[in-house]
Amino acid sequence: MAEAAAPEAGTGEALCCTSVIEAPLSQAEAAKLARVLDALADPVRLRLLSLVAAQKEICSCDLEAPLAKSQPTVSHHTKVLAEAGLIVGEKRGRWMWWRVEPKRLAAIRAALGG
Amino acid sequence: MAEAAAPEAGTGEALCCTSVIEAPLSQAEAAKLARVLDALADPVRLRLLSLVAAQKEICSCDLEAPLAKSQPTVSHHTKVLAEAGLIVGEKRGRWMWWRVEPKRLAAIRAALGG
DNA sequence: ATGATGAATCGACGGTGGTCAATACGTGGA
DNA sequence: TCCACGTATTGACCACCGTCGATTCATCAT
Repeated sequence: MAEAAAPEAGTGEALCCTSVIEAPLSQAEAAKLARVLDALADPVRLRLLSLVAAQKEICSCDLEAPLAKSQPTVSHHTKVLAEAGLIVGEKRGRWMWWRVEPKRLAAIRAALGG
Repeated sequence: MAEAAAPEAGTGEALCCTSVIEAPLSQAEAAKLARVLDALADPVRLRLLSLVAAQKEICSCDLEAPLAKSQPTVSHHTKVLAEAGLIVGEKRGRWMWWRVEPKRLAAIRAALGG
């Protein structure tokens, strides 16, 4: 099967009705928000995200060195971020190019009371 | 030893120099941000935080029922959130009262590009 | 003092996540 | 067609986390 790294939900949708500080979250809202935050709550993934954002587009092979991680590990982290809708990838030839999804980050900020 | 639930850093400080989407994060910045996000990346803690925020002040004993968790589990989660600087607690008599630290949430939003 | 109540800690269990070596998959060039 | 290269997946290992029962600690009332 090839479910790959498709984000489970649209990246433009709100993560919860209002925000965490405005009203008690339902279990479903909390679960959804927690999943996205979990993707961010890792130092390697945060640095990966910042590297992608810094160049607007970057190849997977150019992430191994700055992150000091093996190729499988980088692939794992890009997949996690992609499934969370924080980055999107496009395969061109043999290379995988990544870019950030600013709307997703904005949705997280909004859920956090932005 | 009694280090208890004291936040490891001031709750008013920025979590990283600029934001994740502006420049590559250093390992230290990424680690610091990841620690705070990790405190948030749990559905029970997100709901706990929203419950505290909804009432401006709430007793630990009034969290067990809505969260449907045991007293030790609630105590564990409040400690994690407090160490992350997201909530602050004050013991009055036999009861522990919690309130949110809005500045901390704002710092996270800023680190996420707010 | 003694007992009652609320909270924190301890110990243990099961589940999950980060990591890498090895391998499989896809694409493009010779 | 065959090989080289970049990527994705598998399997395994180790560490960490969420949870709860049992216990301990702290505070107040009697």
